[in-house]
Amino acid sequence: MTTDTPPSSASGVRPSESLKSLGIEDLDCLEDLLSFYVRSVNYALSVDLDARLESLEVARGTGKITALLLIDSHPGIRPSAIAQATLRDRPSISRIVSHMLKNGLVEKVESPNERRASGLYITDAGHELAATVRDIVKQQSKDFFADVPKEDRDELLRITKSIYKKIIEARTP
Amino acid sequence: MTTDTPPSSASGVRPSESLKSLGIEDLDCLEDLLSFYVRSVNYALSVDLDARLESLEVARGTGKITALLLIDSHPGIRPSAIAQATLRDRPSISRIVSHMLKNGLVEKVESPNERRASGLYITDAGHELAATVRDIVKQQSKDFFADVPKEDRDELLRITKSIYKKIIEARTP
DNA sequence: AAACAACTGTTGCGAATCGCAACCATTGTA
DNA sequence: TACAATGGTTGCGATTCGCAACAGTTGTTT
Repeated sequence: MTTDTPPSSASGVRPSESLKSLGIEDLDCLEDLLSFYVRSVNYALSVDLDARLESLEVARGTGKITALLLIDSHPGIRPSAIAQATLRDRPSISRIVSHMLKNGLVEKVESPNERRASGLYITDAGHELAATVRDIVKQQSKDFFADVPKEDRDELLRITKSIYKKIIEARTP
Repeated sequence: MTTDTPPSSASGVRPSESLKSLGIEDLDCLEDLLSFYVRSVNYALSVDLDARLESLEVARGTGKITALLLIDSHPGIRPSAIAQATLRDRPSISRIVSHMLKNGLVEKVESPNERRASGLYITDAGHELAATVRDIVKQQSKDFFADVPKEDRDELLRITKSIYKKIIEARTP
């Protein structure tokens, strides 16, 4: 199962020097594990992003940023729409929105037509924060992927976006 | 900020019909948010994978699967090496390994040379589980990305793997 | 030899996330 | 009027994760 010849793995790809120093000669056992790499990159990306947003009231949240930006660019959007866009359930978004309401980032307005639903609107403070977050995120993308060729970055964006849209479509019959 | 012409967005890509039905005409506000798409894909991927592993003692864990496969293919590997490969800290792996020990999936052997470190070895049950997990993961990759062109899948694997290796190298100076 | 730093693994603690189930209010329909 | 469907909220439980702290081991420095 394990290649016993350290210098070069069976796949012909030089194993990372750092991993070798860990006693891990190759990652052949994970070679097919696309999910492993996606998860790892996602993890590192999230940690890095959280660090940059640390004191900004939207840190540590996968959904908080998306909610903020969506409300900012889609005045009157409803919580359930955000839930579907972020692939989360309504309670999760409800808590995020509550948090934002408490911090004065958004406002909730119920329309006379649909009194069960609530339209969300950004406040000045929220709009300002959204702009800041947008800048940080763009900068992070630049920094984090600094060593990744631009074509690869574009490819990654294109592919993940297309997968995301497929997921959304599969979820809304 | 928001394009008001539904049929086609400024980017030339048709907005998803499903998102439109949510009142989200476009995702321009997220266009640069590579992290958003990576996170979303990661999330959907993890949920789907967890569902397939539900009753297999390695479910719900990002690190469990990797730990199992690494121990299976690298006899004698140490917990700290797994920690570095999975980008997690030692306590996290310690708990995962404890869980595996309790379930008889691995064994811990301390070498006479390095009595502070512990070498991990797979058991028969663990080896069997590893084989099962490998099959499931491969199948999942096939199913989950069924609608994604093969070139894109290969590209995604290549790019995320290269990013992963860069991260590892940056972490071990 | 003794003191010290570096490393490994473990446990405690606390924070945060997330999904499911259940609940109330509203809307539209039978 | 009764009933299903939808939207939002709260409670509960399970899980994950990181940091701090600790004990044991190894090697180096003094």
